[in-house]
Amino acid sequence: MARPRTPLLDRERIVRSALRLVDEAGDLTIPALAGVLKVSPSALYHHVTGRAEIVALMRAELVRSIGERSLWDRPWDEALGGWARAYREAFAEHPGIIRLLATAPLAEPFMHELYERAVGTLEAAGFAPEDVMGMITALESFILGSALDLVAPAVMVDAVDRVATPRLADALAAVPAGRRRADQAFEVGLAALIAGYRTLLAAGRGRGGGAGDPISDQA
Amino acid sequence: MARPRTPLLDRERIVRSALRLVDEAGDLTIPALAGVLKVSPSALYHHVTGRAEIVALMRAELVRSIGERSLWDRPWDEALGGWARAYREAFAEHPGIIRLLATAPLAEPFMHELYERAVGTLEAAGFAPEDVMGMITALESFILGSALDLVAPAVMVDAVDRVATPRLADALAAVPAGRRRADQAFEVGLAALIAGYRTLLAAGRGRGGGAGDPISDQA
DNA sequence: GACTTTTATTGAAAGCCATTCGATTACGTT
DNA sequence: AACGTAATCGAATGGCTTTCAATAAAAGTC
Repeated sequence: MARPRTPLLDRERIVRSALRLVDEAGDLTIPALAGVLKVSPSALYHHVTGRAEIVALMRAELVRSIGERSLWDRPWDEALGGWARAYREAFAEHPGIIRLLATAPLAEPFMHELYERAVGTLEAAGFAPEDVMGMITALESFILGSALDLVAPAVMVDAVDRVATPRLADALAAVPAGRRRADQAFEVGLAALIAGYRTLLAAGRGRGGGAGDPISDQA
Repeated sequence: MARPRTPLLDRERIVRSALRLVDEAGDLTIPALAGVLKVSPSALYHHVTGRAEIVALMRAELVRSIGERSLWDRPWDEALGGWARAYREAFAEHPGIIRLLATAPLAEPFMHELYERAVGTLEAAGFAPEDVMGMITALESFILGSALDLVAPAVMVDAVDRVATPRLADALAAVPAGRRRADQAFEVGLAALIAGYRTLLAAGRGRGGGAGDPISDQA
């Protein structure tokens, strides 16, 4: 009942079980995780500093899997779109994690390698250096928001008052059900964002980039 | 010490204090809230069913303030952009609330009136009815993600390895500090999204809308 | 191979949280 | 004036994270 002949825990087993737990229970608690691992809660603290670190490890695993699926040696718009889809897909595979990460106070060195590649791709494509971080951040905000949307309960069509909000009721009738609803919204937004970036690129090229706001200038 | 001569609590006072507490402490706990209101924690349960409802009330207050600042009788792109800014601005004024809402399991009738106006504006502008909910959802995802970005600690320039990720290091050097960083990313993304929607509109008009993917078709 | 140090576990306990409930007392109505 | 109702409190429950001393096995040392 004290030290086992062969260790029951290590960081990898902890993260794996934590991911599975979050997927199934939609929540991460130390007692539940310990239960899955057939271990007493306090045993975990020998391998991890606490719950926060477990969350951080899960994020690292997520980032790894995003990196694995992203391909950067292709036109910037395809590369960026592929990255965004891989990013969101990784979230979609572990829906429970989204809330966990959205609220975790995110301790540093995080997606640096992925940022590096994104920056390289965008600068090579001709975007103004002072724009690229903003573009990446904006895309990432969209992805994170879309991931949250993925786990948000859809607006129920029949919860909408046909009298007070008739146009909304109509618009909702045209919306697909379930997962496809969120997928469609994501694709619409992603296409729009990238189209907007394309506009930015075209405008920037003609004048050496930087000054003004090429996107709204085209209005 | 039992029933006071004049009531100490009501829903409004509770929400107001909760908002202030979240702004200052960045967190909402019943003991802390009770402390601010100089009341015992259990007293709150006479006016509210629990913490979840307090969060819901805070959200309602937020939605109210967004509606107050949005103007829809103007060109669709201005209206949508104004709405997005008002939305994010409301979050920015109560930064602590963002995490609370991002994770709250969102019980129904929510932004219906605002959706109604957005749908009306977009359909009047000529967007295909089957697209508008996706557009609104995508924009909202972007806004929510940007709100989270607002409270995310910035990537520290000096935490970046100049050797491993040189382009990232350069790109970060061009990024403004503090709040302006998030603001700039938000404006970049918002402008791009709306420009993308504009493209969608132009393409849809020419062919009666619906089929294909006008945004990527222009590539 | 015996002895010591290190390592992986347990169980109990502290401290925080949200929530419930019975007791207390004031208010409002009849 | 009496009764039912309303607003508060205090104590208690059960959940969570985290800490720590005790234990026993493994690993290292001579």
